[in-house]
Amino acid sequence: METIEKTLRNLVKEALANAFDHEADSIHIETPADKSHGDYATNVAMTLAGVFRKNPLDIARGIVAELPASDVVERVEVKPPGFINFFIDKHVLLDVIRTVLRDKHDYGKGEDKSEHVNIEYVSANPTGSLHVGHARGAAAGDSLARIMKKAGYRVTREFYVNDGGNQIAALARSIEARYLQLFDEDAPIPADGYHGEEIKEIARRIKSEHGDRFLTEDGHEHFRKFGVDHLMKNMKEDLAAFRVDFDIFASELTLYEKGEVEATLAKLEEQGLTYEKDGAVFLRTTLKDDEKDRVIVKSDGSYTYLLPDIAYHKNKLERGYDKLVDILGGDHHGYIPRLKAGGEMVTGKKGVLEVDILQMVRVIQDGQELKLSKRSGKAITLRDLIDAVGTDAVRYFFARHSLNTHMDLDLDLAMRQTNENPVYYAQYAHARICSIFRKAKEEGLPFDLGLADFKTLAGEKTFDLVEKLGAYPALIEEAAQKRIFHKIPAYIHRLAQSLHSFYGAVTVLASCERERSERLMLLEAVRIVIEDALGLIGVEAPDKM
RNA sequence: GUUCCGGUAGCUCAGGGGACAGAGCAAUGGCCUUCUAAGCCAUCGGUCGGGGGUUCGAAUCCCUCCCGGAACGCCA
Repeated sequence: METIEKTLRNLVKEALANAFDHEADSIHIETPADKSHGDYATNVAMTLAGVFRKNPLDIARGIVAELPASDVVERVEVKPPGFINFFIDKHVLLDVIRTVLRDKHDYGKGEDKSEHVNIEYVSANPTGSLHVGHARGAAAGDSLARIMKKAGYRVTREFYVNDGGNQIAALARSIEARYLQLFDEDAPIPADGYHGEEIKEIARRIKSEHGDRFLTEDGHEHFRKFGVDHLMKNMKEDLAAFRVDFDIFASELTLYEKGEVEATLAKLEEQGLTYEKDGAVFLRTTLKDDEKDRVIVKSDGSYTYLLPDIAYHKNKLERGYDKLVDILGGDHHGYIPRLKAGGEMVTGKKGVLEVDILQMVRVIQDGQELKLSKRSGKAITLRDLIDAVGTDAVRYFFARHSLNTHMDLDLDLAMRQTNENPVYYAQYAHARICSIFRKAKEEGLPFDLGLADFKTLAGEKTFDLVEKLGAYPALIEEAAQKRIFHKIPAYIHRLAQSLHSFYGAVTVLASCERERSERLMLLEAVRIVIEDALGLIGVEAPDKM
C-alpha cells in the first residue's frame, strides 16, 4: 500500500540525491504532536549535520529546494533546529477514510514478511492454576502474536507443557497425599509438593471415580496422568476465557518418548561440547558467552531441566521457523545465556532465539501488597482476575504496560467498572459510534457510505481523526517489529479521545444528507479501526454500553 | 559481590538522542430541552533518583553513586 509516509520518504530521498548527492538509507518520517509542525515531519537534516559538517538548517533548506513537485504535499516549511515540516493536501488526507471503508479489517495489514515466527508463552507447569504472572505473559504473548500476524509475519503460538520432569512426580505425590487424606489416612504433603485447592479437587474426583482402589493399588501413574490432564484442561479453559489462543501445545514427555532428549545429548557429546566432572556431565556453554559451564546430566544419572529445554528448542527449529521468541518471567533471566548457548550448539545457528523478559506483577489490595505464595496455594489466579475484574479490563491493563516495567495491579481500582478504568473509555467510543448509526436508522435518516469524495468534511476535530487513522499502519509495523504491544492501547486511547472530542463539537446526524453521509463515513472508519486495534490486544468492542 | 529490570506529576504508567516532558486516575471550575455525561471543555500539578561526562541538542547515550525488584543450584 502506498502510504503518505512512503511518498514523503521517496521525495526526501530524491531531494537528498539531487541537492547533496547523498544516498540516504533510512529517513525517519514522524507525525508531530503539535499541529503547527505540520501533518508529517522529518529530522533528516539534523541527523545529517554531523555527516555533512553543516548547519542542519542549511541542509534542510537545501533539501526543500530540491524537493520534487507532488500533489500530495501542499506546503513545506523548515523550522529550527532543522525540522522539515510537511503540510499535506486535505483531500489526500481525507482519502484514508475511503481506504479504511474499502479494506475494513485489512486496513493496516503489513505486506507478507515471508518470515515464520514461533512465539512461546505462558508454558506454565501443570502443577496448579495459572496465576497473575502467567496472566501477564499470556496477555503479552497473545497480543504480540496478533500484532505480528497483522503486520505480515507468519506466526505460530506455542505452549510448552512440562509434563515430564521432577515437578510432575511431586504433583503425583501431592495428589496421592490428598487422596489418602480423604480416607482419613495420615499422609503429609511432600516437602516439594503442591498445596493448592485444585490438588484437593483432583483427589476428590479420583475418589469419586475409583473409590478406595488406590489404597491397595499403586496409583502413582494414574495420579500423574489424571493430575496433568485435569490441570491442563483447567488452564486451557482459563486461557480461552482470557481470549488467549495457541496453535501448539508441545509436550516435554513426548520429547523423551521420541528419544529426542537422548539424541540431543548424544549430538552434544559427539561435538565434544561436553565433559565429565564429579560424576556429572557438563555442557561447555562458556564457549557461547555463558559465565560458567552447566550441568546437563546429574551425578545420579538424571537430567537437569536444561537438557530437555535444549532438545525442545532444537525440535522447534527443526520445524522450520525463521525465528523463535520466548516470553519468560523475569526470574528466568539468568537462564537466557545458557538456553541461547544450547540452541546455538545444537543448530549451529546464532541469533535465531530471542527472549523477551516480563517483569513481576505486584498485586495491591486495600493499599497493601498481596504476597503471592505458590507453595501455600494462596496465589491470585487468572480465574480470580477474570471473575473479579473481567477479561477486557485485565487484558487492556496488561497491554498498556511495557513488558519490562515492574507493575502494580490495584485490584480495588481494577474492579471498579467506572471511568477510572481506561478500557471503558475506548470501548465507549466504539459503542457511541454504533449508537449514532442505530439512531440514524431509527429516525429513518438516509445516508450513503459510498461517496467518492468529500466536499463538506472540515475542521480541526475532523483532521485529528483523519490523521490518527492514517497513522495506524505505521503503528502496526513498529509495534510488531519492536515487539512493543503497549503502543496499541496508547494509540487506541488517542483515537478514542479524538472521537469523543469530535462528538462533542460536531453533530454527526446533520440535517443535510451530504454532510451526514460524510460524517458517518468518517465515524465508520474510526469504528473499524477501534474495533481492529482492540482486537489486537484481545479486547472486545461492544455495540452498546 | 556479579548480572538483568526499574526509579519521570499525589498515585499508576508512556516517552528511551531532537521542536514547550505526556496520558489516565486523583484535585479544582464549567457543560446534559440536541446523535449514550462510562463523555466534553478548562485549570492545577514535574530539581525526569543524585552527581559527573559525550553532543549543536540528554529524561533518553557513557561513567559513578543511592534506592527498589529479580536472578546468580547437579531446583524448575
